[in-house]
Amino acid sequence: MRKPCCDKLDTNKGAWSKQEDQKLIDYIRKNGEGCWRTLPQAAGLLRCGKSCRLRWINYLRPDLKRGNFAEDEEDLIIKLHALLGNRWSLIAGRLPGRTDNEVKNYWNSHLRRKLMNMGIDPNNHRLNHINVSRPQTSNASAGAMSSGLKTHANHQSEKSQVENCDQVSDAGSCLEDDSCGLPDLNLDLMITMPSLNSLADVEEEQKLVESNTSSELEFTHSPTLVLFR
DNA sequence: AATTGTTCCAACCGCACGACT
DNA sequence: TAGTCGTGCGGTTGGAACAAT
Repeated sequence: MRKPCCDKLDTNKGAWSKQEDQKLIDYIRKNGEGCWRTLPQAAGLLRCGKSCRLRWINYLRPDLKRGNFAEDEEDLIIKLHALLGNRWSLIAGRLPGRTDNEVKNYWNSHLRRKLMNMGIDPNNHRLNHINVSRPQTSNASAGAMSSGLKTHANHQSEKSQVENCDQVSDAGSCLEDDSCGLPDLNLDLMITMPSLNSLADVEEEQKLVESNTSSELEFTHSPTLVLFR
């Protein structure tokens, strides 16, 4: 049994105050990142090391880009999600100034719904025949879809809906049949030379791609993934 | 103006993994 | 080899903000 990362009795929780932020910023400016476990005490913060790390990485780092996601960022997230799945840190690594938490939140609150409204299963990026055969008649249907799907109580129903989609999806055949009407996803793949965070990332992605050619991600049958070839 | 419902996001939690002893 | 530590990751939640009634 591991010890907790810090003595939870003596730590603050919840939102960070400006004073706390400033202490953290000042400390890291002086001493750099690292050794998160001892940082709180050294910086005079009543916070757990993990909490400090999260705060710094997600909100205080000077190189962060705040604000809305651009359209090309959205496209890239969708494409990378199709390739990598919920590997938010890898996806965020391709989006300069964005964090995994930010990308994850944006996916869950915007992009998932956007894909569903387009008739695409956000879990496997395949066309959902139910929605396609009942083309989005209006914003009303889209609205109906979006409303109520996101509450915590409704997470389960959303999940089961997606699972149902799996059973009827046959995106591969759809690809070959233009009559299915692929939604305009603007999926021209233009992944530029990655702003690589590390060599390890590259190696890992190469491994992924190599292994995917044979099994899990079916390049030849996925309407989205086929665009990566 | 008050109440209720919904959305969004900051933060927490538990787990996994690599490094080290 | 097993245990511990430090860190990173992804899933989940709490609550503030906003919208609808």
